[in-house]
Amino acid sequence: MPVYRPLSSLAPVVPQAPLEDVSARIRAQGARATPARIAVLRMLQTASRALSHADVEHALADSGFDRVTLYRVLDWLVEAGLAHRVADSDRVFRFSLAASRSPEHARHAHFRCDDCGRVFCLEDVRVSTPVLPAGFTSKEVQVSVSGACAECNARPS
Amino acid sequence: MPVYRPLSSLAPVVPQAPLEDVSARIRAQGARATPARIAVLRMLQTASRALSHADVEHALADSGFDRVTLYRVLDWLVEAGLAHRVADSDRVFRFSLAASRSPEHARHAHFRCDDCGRVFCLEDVRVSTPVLPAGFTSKEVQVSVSGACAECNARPS
DNA sequence: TTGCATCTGCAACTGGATTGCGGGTAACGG
DNA sequence: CCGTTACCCGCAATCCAGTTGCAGATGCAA
Repeated sequence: MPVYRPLSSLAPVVPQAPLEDVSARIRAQGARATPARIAVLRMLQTASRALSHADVEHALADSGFDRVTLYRVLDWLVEAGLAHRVADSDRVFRFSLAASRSPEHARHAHFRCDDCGRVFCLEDVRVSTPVLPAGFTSKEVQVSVSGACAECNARPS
Repeated sequence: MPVYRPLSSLAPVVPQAPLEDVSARIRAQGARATPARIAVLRMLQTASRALSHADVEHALADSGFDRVTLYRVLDWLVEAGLAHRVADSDRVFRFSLAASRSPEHARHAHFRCDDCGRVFCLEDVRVSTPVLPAGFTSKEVQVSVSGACAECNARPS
């Protein structure tokens, strides 16, 4: 079981979707546009990689949201279909924004760096559903690639 | 977060590889052929699906192996290249026998039933490595399909 | 048979995630 | 603009798969 280097801090979130749009999107799900939901959703929108609860908690530490609140917001996002959740190989859930209009059968691909532990979303990946045994029906196909990211490959160590 | 029906008990393990073969395979890795390793390896050899630690613990309850011993045996199997470990979407590790002579880049596919929570190994799946960003290198590609298994599709409920 | 490196059992611990509940607040109707 | 209320949040306790430290047992090679 490898021990990962600490995650590099997230880049400061500079350009964000207008607050009204985010709030409206939340209300469109029949839910309240609370500060926690708005903050987490905006963060996911600008993230270039799948974020763990710890990532979110750390990045929003100044906002004073409770740990549990963030768990619930992330759960809600998944339930509302706004985000995907994948259990990473380190037994940690990671969250990434769902495609705005995802097809019925969601396809998703992630890359995990064995060295730094970061998880990147792979866009543009065509995944074909494998042939299943008789009677089996598929709902979702997830592809996860592990290896070394560019940054870690470049690092001398 | 779905709640899964209890796992149906594993079918009684009837036909097994000869004990000598299993022991020899363990010693071939430069390790001791202990009762726990033999029992777990035989169990994986006859399993038609990926097993969790709980599955193994339950099935071998009569043998009196310690919980921790089973964890360590499973870890050792993975380290020795005799088994694969995947973190399931319920944050539980599942183990399946590795192909006898796996290529350098291991490819593996699993099917997870959203209803009963069981995980099946999909053989005969050709997985192509997705195109990665510049500088990224891949080591392993995992494909996991979720949906409903034949048994749960057949069940009226 | 013996030496000893390796393996096991026990108990305590870790950390991500979940739950229960009392108090707070967003959003609707007026 | 204000009251009502269903939904949401903070807090603290809890859960549970997995891990660690250590003393004692054991496979196995000499």
